[in-house]
Amino acid sequence: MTVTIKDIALRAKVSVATVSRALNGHDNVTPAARAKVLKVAEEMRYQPHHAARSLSSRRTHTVGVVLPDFEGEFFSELIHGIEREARAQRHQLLVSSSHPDPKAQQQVLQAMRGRVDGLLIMSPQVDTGEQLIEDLTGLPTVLINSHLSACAELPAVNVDNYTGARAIVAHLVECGYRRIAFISGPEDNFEARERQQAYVVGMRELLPSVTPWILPGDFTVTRGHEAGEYIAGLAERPDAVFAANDQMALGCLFALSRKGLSVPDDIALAGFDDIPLSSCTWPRLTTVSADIVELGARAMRRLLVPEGDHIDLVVPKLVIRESTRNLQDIAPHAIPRALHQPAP
Amino acid sequence: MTVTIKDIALRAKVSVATVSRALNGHDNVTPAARAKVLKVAEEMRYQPHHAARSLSSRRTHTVGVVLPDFEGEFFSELIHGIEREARAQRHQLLVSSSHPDPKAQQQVLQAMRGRVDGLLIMSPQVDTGEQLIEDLTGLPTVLINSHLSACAELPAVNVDNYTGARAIVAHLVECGYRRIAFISGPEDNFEARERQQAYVVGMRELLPSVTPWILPGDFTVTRGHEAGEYIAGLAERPDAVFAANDQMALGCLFALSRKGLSVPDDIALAGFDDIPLSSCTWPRLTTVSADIVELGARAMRRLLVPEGDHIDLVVPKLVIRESTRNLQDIAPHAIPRALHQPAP
DNA sequence: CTGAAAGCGCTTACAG
DNA sequence: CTGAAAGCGCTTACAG
Repeated sequence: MTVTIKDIALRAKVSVATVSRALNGHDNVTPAARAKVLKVAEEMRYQPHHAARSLSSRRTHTVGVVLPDFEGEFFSELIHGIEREARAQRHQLLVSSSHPDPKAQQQVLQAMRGRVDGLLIMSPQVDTGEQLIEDLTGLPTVLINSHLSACAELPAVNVDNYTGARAIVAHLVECGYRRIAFISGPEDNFEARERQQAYVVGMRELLPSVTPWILPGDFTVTRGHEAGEYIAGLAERPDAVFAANDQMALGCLFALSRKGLSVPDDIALAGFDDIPLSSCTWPRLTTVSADIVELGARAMRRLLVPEGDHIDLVVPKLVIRESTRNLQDIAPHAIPRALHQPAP
Repeated sequence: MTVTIKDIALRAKVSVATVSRALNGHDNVTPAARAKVLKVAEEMRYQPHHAARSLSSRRTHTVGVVLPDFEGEFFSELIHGIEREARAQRHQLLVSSSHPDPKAQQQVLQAMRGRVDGLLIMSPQVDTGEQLIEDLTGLPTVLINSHLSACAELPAVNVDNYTGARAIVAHLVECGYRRIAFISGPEDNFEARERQQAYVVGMRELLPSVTPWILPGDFTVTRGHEAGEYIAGLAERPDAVFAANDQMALGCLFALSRKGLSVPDDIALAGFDDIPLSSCTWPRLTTVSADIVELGARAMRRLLVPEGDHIDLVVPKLVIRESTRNLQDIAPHAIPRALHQPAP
């Protein structure tokens, strides 16, 4: 029923070796033989069987992608970049979300053996280090935004969270904000920690008299929304909020708007990641941009054409938009909001 | 270097057949032999080679997923549901985005042969019918939200776009809106067409005196934003806008807010899909919800435990939130916005 | 319950 | 340039 190279060989009156060579574009085949084989293959609607091919050639043309999650625009963007590059290089993608449980993670990686030529792993959990590396079994691997303490010998592509977050803090301070609060990411997330540390250190250095103010978060819109509601209800609110990622910043923005607070007039807001939505909201979100699509594509490229085991540190750039503003500027919208409102 | 069942057989002093059987949990192995094999496998850190396994067993435990795109929350949700179910059934996912070009699509499907046990395909393009089915080569397939004219014999899971969109129109009319505009999806998208048709027919039936009013769109936030800007600049604006999906509705919402228009006081807004963000914005978006995660999971289940070739029509349910309101209600926010503003 | 052997569909030295 | 043959790592009737 399914046609194999043997069937083609029979019909084209050549050996399977010749069929294989012709199909794979090797040059040690006469044009006539090649043409014949190609014609027959076409006629018989031949389709190569990849499991067989990879068993004998030891190549799968497939890359395993292990992400912590598929939710949120960050991952859409990342997969998009990875996929684009994979397609360009004629590779396929075997994807998996990596459950936090180390044992589950091991299973995921194990299940990829013999199916992939290499691995792209994003594992920002703090404690995955040694465990992870144990399971890698010699497959070429590129880490993305992963906790590296124990994996320093693997090539990696990382966003420079520290520098990025620091830039946000500096920007807020330069604008004249003082009571700057931070909505944190998940506790066990390495990127969240880096961003938080940059916030704390930045505050200490740039505003030594102000105590850092950290609200718990978890990178989700919902949690950002909760934080925003909390902030709105405060008697003494922060004058600026830095959310550890854009998703939370957006949630926070919506909550503040809901409570009648204006961004940036009543409170400034900044995020991290520059997901596509952030440039469409009202107001547009000030954030830090690392080009997530390109990040994924770059990791894929490094996997396919290895260039050593160094860490690519991508420094994200500050994108100043409408959710923050310079308090020095005398502009119409700088007039306190109350003045716009009718007397009771 | 890489350890095979042969190595285990040698060390455990049994045949490869016994190793295979023990490892696969067949019951025709003595407990002693099984224990021995398992122990040795553990010691040698054996990991099965899946290409070999699937070549001989004719099963891959992998499902191919072909989506038109990875962008936007809709696809995050869908993949999430598919992945959850795949994991539960111990299957892997080979994903691909399907370029609109039929030839590229053929390549994608071809590349999956011999690597997957079945296919999950979402192909809402209008013209993919026959071409698609030609390439399927007998692999079990479940279609998701796909144009079915030529593929009626394949099992499918579809959102009932018509009923859903119709519910939105009815809701807007019941609220008392009359000048209801529609932001359409991509022209060649089958789902977009169904929603648009429901809008047109709904308008004709429920508001025969009002001419349908269609603004071009493409399902992206950006395009929704453009539509919103356009609407805001109109001398005679619609009193309600129905966007063919939530992404555009959100873009439109942000554009309207930017122009100082209030939703729903100045203009009502509704979408389609109920992506997670829609319940967080200010105002929260009235939309129609089909539980996208469950949609993906259901398609996966149907692939793994076939139940005929019928079409599962998922009727989405109306979710009334804050972006629409009943014009009859005398509520504080029903007072025209101008009254809230200070005299010039 | 166990093993020897064939076979899954392909690739690739090896001879010619 | 071409073909016969071995082999990739596994599964599975078939005998015993």
